[in-house]
Amino acid sequence: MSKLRESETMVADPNSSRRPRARNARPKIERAALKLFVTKSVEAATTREIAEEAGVSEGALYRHYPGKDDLALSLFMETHNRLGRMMFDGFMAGDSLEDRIRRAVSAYCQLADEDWLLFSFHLLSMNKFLPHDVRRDDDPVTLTENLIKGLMSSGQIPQGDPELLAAMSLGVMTQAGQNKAYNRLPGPMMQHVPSFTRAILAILKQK
Amino acid sequence: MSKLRESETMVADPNSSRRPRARNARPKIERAALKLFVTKSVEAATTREIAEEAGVSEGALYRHYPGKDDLALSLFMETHNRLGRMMFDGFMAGDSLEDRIRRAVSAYCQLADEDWLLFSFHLLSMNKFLPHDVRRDDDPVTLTENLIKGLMSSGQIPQGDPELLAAMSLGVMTQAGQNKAYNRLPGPMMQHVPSFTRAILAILKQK
DNA sequence: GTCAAATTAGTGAGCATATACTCACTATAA
DNA sequence: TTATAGTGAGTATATGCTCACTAATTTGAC
Repeated sequence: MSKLRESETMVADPNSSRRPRARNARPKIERAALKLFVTKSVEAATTREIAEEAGVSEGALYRHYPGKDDLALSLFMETHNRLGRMMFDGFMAGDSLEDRIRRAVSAYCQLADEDWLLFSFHLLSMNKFLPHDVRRDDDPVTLTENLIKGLMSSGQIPQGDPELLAAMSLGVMTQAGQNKAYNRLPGPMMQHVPSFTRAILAILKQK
Repeated sequence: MSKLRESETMVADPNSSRRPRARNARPKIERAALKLFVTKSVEAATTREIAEEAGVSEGALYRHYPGKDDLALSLFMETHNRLGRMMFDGFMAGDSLEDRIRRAVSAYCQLADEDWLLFSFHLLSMNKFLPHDVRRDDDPVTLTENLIKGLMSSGQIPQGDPELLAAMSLGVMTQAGQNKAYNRLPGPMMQHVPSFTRAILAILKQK
């Protein structure tokens, strides 16, 4: 008995059906968000859904990110930068043209296989986060363009339109990635490295 | 004087600052919606914005479509079906392998240049509308796969993985389209038909 | 080591707002 | 006269985010 003072902010027994307090919420939130962002899109995924999927309260999200969009942008940019860096490093580490391309392609596929959820999120939300009309020197497309320009001026491949050649070369891999995201291309991306390499070489070498 | 009966649903002078009644709202709504869908995404574009951009009242949208999402889906599917049909017809009309590919590529680029807004909407919202795990026989990807299978069994190209080859072949064009959408590739798509054709031939013919 | 204070991290009911859609009304066309 | 197409204020609801509170962890004085 004695309901003494459930006054004012009365809460009916804090220990009853309260969620057990989560620990290390941040990575849980990130994985849950990725999953929902990929399956439903960033806009369609609600903060409540993300929290529920993560097994965490909604407020926890705001302890780590200013808001939903910042969470999404942060996850995207992390991958975007990493991808550009790894492809560039791979290219530079090679010794012949073919070896360079194979290494850049491998870096791309490795990232994809390493964390497919993160990678497919990146792939599927490019057009949301890459603002039209804006270029950065270190993004994958600009990087590829610059590498192609270098190959042209050193005479390793014929002259041509670097922007077009970069688009076609990357398209070989990105479209395969998209199709894998739609479950139209089973298995790891890595298995396609030889095909991608040959295709890109053929594109770059064509008169 | 005499404010006689501004009772109940009183509206202050219907003829004062009322929008002049629009005519032929449907196409206006469609173009406005496309514009906003491309620049802001379907989710971010509000029905109010669409109506304002179209110079039409919000209610008019619902006279022609059950809702915003239906409008978007309808615009998408129209283009999707048309694209599949035109590429298939182009391919079939050719006489040699190269001619067939060139015609299919031309069909794709022609559609893009004919109505770039509609086309880029289609390109940028693939992953929203093409449900994962579902295939249709007449969609561009499945169609391409089937054409490639045909080329293989008739011995016109070497054996290989049709799904992968279709992805790589289409990627050559789709990525170029994406880059054009980001203003990274100026000019009409048509000018790239020779490059696309050569690239795809090289991809398909590689051992 | 121990314990209290301070900091960090998680909770979830509640709020403010945005937005898809409705509907009674009206202008125009048939 | 009837049918069709357009209007826009109003509504119901969904959702991003706040905030007062609390559990857990770290710090540091002794």
